[in-house]
This record gives sequence, structure tokens and C-alpha cells, in this order.
Amino acid sequence: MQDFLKDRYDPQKIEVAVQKDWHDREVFKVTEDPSREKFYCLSMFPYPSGRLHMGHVRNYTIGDVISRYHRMNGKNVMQPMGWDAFGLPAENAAIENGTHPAAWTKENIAYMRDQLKRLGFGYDWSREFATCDPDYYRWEQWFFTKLYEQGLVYRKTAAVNWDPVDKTVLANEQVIDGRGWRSGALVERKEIPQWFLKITEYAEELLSELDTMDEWPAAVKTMQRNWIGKSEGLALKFSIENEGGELEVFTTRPDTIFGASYMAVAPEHPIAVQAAKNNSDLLTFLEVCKSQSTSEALVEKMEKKGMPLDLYAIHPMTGERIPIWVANFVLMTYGTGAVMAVPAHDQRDWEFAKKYGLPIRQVIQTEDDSVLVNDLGAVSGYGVTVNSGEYSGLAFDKAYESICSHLELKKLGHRQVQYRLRDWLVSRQRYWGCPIPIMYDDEGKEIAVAGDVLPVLLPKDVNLDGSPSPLSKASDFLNVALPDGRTARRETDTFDTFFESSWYFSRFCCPDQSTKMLDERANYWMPVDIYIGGIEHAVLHLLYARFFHKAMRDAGLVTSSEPFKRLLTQGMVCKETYFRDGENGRKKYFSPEQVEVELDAKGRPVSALLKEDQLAVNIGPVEKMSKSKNNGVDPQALIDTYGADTVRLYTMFAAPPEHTLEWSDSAVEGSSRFLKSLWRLILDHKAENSFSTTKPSAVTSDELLGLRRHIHQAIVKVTDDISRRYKFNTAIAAIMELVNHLARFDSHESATHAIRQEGFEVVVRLLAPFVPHVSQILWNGLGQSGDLIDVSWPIEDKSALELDILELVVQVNGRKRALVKVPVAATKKECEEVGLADENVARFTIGQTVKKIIVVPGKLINIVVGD
RNA sequence: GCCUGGGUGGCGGAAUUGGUAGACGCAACGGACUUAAAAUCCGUCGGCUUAACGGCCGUGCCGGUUCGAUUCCGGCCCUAGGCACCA
Repeated sequence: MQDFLKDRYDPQKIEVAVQKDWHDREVFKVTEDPSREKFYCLSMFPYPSGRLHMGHVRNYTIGDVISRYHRMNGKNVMQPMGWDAFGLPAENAAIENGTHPAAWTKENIAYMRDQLKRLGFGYDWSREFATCDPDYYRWEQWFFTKLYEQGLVYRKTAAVNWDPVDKTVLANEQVIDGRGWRSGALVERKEIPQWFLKITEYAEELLSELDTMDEWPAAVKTMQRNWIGKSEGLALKFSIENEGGELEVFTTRPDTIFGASYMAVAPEHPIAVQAAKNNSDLLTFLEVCKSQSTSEALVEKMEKKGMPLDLYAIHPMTGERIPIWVANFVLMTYGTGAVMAVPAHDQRDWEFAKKYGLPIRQVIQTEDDSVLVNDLGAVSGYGVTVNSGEYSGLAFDKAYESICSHLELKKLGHRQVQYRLRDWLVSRQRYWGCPIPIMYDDEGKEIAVAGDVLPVLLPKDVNLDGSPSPLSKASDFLNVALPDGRTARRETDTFDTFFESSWYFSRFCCPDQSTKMLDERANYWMPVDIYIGGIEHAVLHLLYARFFHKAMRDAGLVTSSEPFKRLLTQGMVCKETYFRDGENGRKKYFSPEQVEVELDAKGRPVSALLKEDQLAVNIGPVEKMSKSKNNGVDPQALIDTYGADTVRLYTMFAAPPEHTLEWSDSAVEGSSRFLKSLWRLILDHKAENSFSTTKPSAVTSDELLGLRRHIHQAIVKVTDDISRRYKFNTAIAAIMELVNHLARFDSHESATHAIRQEGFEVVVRLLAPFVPHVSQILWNGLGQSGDLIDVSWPIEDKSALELDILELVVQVNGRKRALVKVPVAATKKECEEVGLADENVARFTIGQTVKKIIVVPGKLINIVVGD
């Protein structure tokens, strides 16, 4: 590498040169090496939307810092990159601009790949692939047919959002205020046959394995546990009066059964549908329910409504007639689609009962609520049964046991484990996705496509005009001749794009394998040692990927049970917003560059003007960078202005990885300033041209020992922050502190030069993961040769950390009153004496009795006094 | 509505196991250098109070545990993410 450490710091020049060198020598290309510890570092691959956004930059910088750190610690590090290339935006772009999704995607990938390279991420580009490559998706088609053979795949009807004008299925995102985003038509709920994967077969393992995943954030594990939603309870049957049928429900509270005063079923429940056949009011109600969204969030926020079915169930304990209602809040997708309502002890049942005047009967008495006040709401806690016939007066466990046993004996119920988790609906009625490898013969019987004729290629030549399913009109694709001479019709649905992202990490281990889905290399690299990505994936993507990996394990494709050893969830990147109220009630947003902000004396923003017309604009909240809020910062512009190192340094310094990061242009300036000043300090240091024979460990002056202690303390701190705490902001702060110490040390003797040389060599190595380009140049500038990426991470000299004198805080009754110096070896008693002797401490202890003295070794002395 | 986080100076954040609240940086202000500006360097920087030493208050709000609470517990407010077809 050429000697760049001359005159001015020019990031563009050095970064491009360093990157070219890495590329020419394939520095980041790796192979399996059983002699070294492997480290598989993975960042969630991007959807190729067009350009990188700041969220990508942040995500990939975190991954690159961790990768480079582990490589400097001697591990065999693999860091791959690829593209989650199927999805809705490509189809939308196709409809809007007339570009083909394949071409649009390819172009975006090319641009974004260049951006990633310009940011200096150490990826093994030889492993790159896009999920829309047939070489990739053929294997997921193959695996789908394996799962089909094993009975883990099935077809049944499920609801979709149907746009009656465009005659197409809409994603939840495409439904705005109940209307299709393009047509504006009221969206309907429609039941169509779709493909499902039996993730519920793995519910128990997906749940229990979480207990062993101690390197995952507790919040993510809790979210997954609640999503899987295991509950134990009683499945019981209520017979229906006259009709002779039965209504099955599930309850976790059999102890409240005597309080069941009505039943509620989902609008799609067969008995509701049946009852509506000769009841036009009921039919109308069911139709209204049908127009409601498929989104659970919206269903739960709706006003709770219902209608009686004019049917009665027989209470299995009391023989009482209880009315059956249909209710819009009962979900057909959970349990049996029917519930027994106990309004006294369930808040939602209570509200519904109040609204429709249904009886509320208290059957549980909690310790602190001897009387149930009906007007305040349900009492959902546990307690002792009352008004429950022969089962009255029992504690929860006893009541649960005896009621379950009684109903089991009478064959009216059985204990059951129930999960909230539903099977994974993988069918999508879209073009730009992986075709589902299924055919239907003339009788409509399904046939899985044989493995040796895969892939089922997604045809390129289709008509994309926004009308329904292009694949159903592509006759070359649609019609197939079977080997036995019969003809068949292909499935026209494609896979959910979560299908592709559920196993890409395994394929990165052996992307060139052309005869198998995976090979032995996957077992060398898997599991991923650290997986980094947005918190928004906490449940869906991460749960699907865990399930998929277990299914692959059971098919003998991998040996590990969990795909991701550690998970690091990254916060969003935000920026302030500026807007004016538009005519149609919608806000018009202005980008921060268009706005001039006026600050008060304290630096608080007080008002903002649009530069263009010098009139006021409103200052909005700080929100996630997005096109709609017009508050995005283009990483490319920053790279062009400051260089990749500054952008990387700022994104790591501004906040810990899990936090949302609030973007500040002036703070970016600060990171740039730090690199410039470090450059100048090392340039000046080099110019001293001092020859020193002093060994750093041999210095004796207090000042130099102190300086050297700062150097080795920084090594300890930064190492711990990167490897254990994943707190890159404090790691960088510690490096900045060390640089400040080195810069302010006002001596230029040869011994000082030697310590400074040691200090800068440490600083440059500690900075290498964050700002790899400038670090490489400074490393060479300090007289060292070779690739910094393969230089060992510094190790602290323990003797440099030793101290003789400690500072202790002295508190009186928990309030800080003094700082005292004591020898390291001081006993507890000696510390107490020094503390009590302090003048300011004495002001607060005089005339008081010392009741107790607490000494926390190395930290503080707390003197507790009183009268 | 349900599940899960978060709330600390003007701002981003620090305080790692209950032990000095505000590290590091930004902004702001004062000064040096300069014909001037930029850049750079030095200093101040939570509020109130004091001549000074120091003192009092202060980590969203209310209450509790403790010698000691940003940290633990209970309740509340605000805010972000997810809720199964955005990825």
C-alpha cells in the first residue's frame, strides 16, 4: 500500500485505494478451515428497493464491525451478502413505470451492490445470490415437495382481501381505510383455497427451545412465546337444543363454567352460517362482518357487535338453556371459533353482556373483592368458586381439577393444550415470486412437481397491467403435459417471500452447489454466530426461519436445531420532520434541506422557514426516515461529502445498536472532525522522527505511567464493549478519550514518543473495525506493514493497569459529601477513619451518633448517622 | 384491543451486579489566531443559591422497598415496534 500519510486527510482517495486493494487480493473470500474457530456473521439481506437507506448502512456497519473484530482475533470469519429479491414493490414499479420486475430488480441490485462496496463492508462477494435466481428457488420448490410428501403441507380455504373492481387480492398494506389503494373500492373478505405449512407441528419445540437460547434478547423471546401462545385448558362440548348438534369450545378457566351465561361464535362459524339461511337480518349482519379487514389489529379495534342466533346450548353442568350469539370479535382462526362467555370474569364478555343485556353471574370470589360490583367490570383474577353448586367453595386448582374430571368422565370434554400459533399460509396471488411446484389434473387432483424437472421457472413474458394474476393467463406456463400423456394445469400462486428468507443463510454456505439444496459446508458454518437486523422481524421472519431450519434438520439437510446462535436487534433511523397542512387535510412534508431552523439562545429550535418562500413551516416530531415524511438522508450524499469511514463512525457512535438513532448532520461533522484530528496527530507524531530505545513497559515517571494506564484501560474497555456488550458507542467514546489523553500530553521527549507510539498503535487497531480504510493507512503510516485486518487485536498489559492510590466517595446518609484518597491496600477500618476525618464530612456528622458505616471496597464509604 | 420495548441537560447519549447522575460527542456562549471568513486551538455549559468553600432540587408522573434507587416493586401518563398478504 502506497504511503498516503502526507498532508491532508482525503477520505475519497484513500478509501477507493484501500477498497481496490481488498478487491484485487480477494481479502474477504473464505473457505472452510477445520483448524480454526469459525465465525458466521450475518446481517439481514436487503430488499433491493433502489438505493441503500440509512437503516441498511446502520445494520451492515454493525455486522462489519463485529466481523472485523473477530477476524482480528484469529477466527475464520464468513460475512456474506445477497438479495431478498421477490416482492410487491417490483410489481408495483412494473405497473407504474412499465418496467419488468426482473429488470427493475436487477438494476437496483447493481446500484446497491456498488454502494455496499463503497462503504467498505468485508463481504465474501463470491457467495452472492438473489432469491429470484432459479438456481436458488429451485431448491425451495424441491424442499416444498419433500414437505408435501411428509404431510407437512396442506391446502384449505382461507380469507383474503378482495378488490371487487380490480378483481385482485390485496395485501393488508394495500387496504387503506377499508378500500383498495388503487381502485378505492370497498374491500371484501373472500375465502379461497390456499397452501399451508404445518408450523404448528413444531409449536412445542419452537417454544421450549427458546429457554436454551440465552444469546437472544429476552424481549424477542417473550414476543415469540406470546405469539406461540401455549395454553392448557379444557375442550368441552355444549349440546345444542333441538338441533341435536354440538358446539365445541376451549377454555382455560373451567373453574368459571357455572358463570357461562351465553355462547359466542365467529361470523364464519358453520352454525352461524346455517342459522342465517332463514334469517335475513342475521344474513345481513354476517355480510357486514365479511367486509371487515383480515387484519387482527383492526378487528380488535372495531366496536364489538353481535346478534342472537335464536339457538340455545345446554349447560353441561346445570342443564340450563343458554343463548348462542354470533359476535364480530370471535376469531374463526383461533381455537374452535366459538367461546363460552363468562361475563363476570372476562372483560370482553362483560362488555358484550352489558351492551346486549345478557346475564352476569359471579362464580369466583377473590380475596380482596368480597362483593362483585357489576358496574365496574369483570373480575378476572383467581379465587374461590361461589354459586357453583356442589363445586362451590373450591380454590382454583381444586375447582379446575374436579370440574375437568367430571366432564371427562361424562365424555363431554377433555383436557387439551392449545396454541395461538396458526399454520403458515404460504400462497400469494402474485406474479413476482417463486412458483408453487404443484399441478392439478383434469379432476382437480393435486400433483407435486417431480424433483428432477424442477425448477418450475417463473415465466418472464407476461402481461403486467395490474389485472389479476398474470400467471393464470400465461398459457405456456399454465398447461403441462404429464409423463402419462394426461394434461394438467399449474398452480398459479407463488410463495410468500418469507419462504425465501427462511433459509438463505444456509445457502450462503454453499451457493454453488448445483446438485443438492445444501451440502456439508452448511454444517461447518451453521449456525449463524450472530444475526443482525431490525426489531420489526422479532416474530414473523425469525419464527418462520427457526421452523424452516428445524424442518430441514428433520429432512437430514442440516445437523443444527437453531439457525441463529445470537440475535442483535437494531433500532430504526429517524430524523425530524417539517410540514404544512395541505388543502385536502393531508400534511405536506418538506425535507430538512429545504428548511431553515431558527434556534433560541439555548439552541432549542423555535421556528422554521421554508427557504424557497421564507414562510413558516411546522416542526413535526422525529420519525422513522421515509419517503412519505420526506425526511430521508441519502447515504450516498454523505459518502460523497465525508467518506465511508465518517458515515460508519457516526452511525456507530450516535446510539447503541438497539436504540432508535436520531440523525444529526452536525454530529456527523463531529465524527469527521475526530478522524481529521487523529490524522493530524499521527502526522505530527511521525514528523518528530524521534528514535527511542525506551521500552514502554520500562517507564517510571508518574505522568507516563498514568498515560500508559489510559492506553491499557482503553483496550480493556473497547474489547469488552465490542465482544460482550455490543455497545459500540461507548467503545468509540473510550477511544476518543484515549486520543484526547495522547493529544494533551505535553511532552516530546523520547520516552514520551515511545509511549505515544504505543498509544497510537493501540488506537488504530481499536478503530480498525469501525473505520477500516483510514486505520489501514494510519497503521502503515506508523511504520507497520501488512493488512490491518489480519493484525492481532491488542491485549492489555496487566502491569500497566496497577494502581497505588484509590479515590473513594464518602457519603453521609447516602448523600455524597467528599472524595478521599486511600492506598489500594487500605483496610475497611482505615477507609472509615479517612472518611470520618474529612472536613466536609465532619460538618454533617457533628452532634450525631454514627449508627453504621458501609464500605464498598474500591467504591465508597457511607456513614449512617442519626440522633 | 392484545403482545413487547422506551422516557436522563438545548440535543444524541453515559452511568456494566442497587453505590459519585450527565462520560464521549453535537449545539450554544466567551476568548485566541486571522485584514476578514472558514478551519483550528483554549474555556464555560442541568436548575436555583453562595463572595467562595459549599448547599438545595433534579433521571416522564404518583407511591413503596433500601444505609443508598436512573437501576428493584406497585399504579398511572406519553411514545415506538409487532399483530399473521410491506419486507
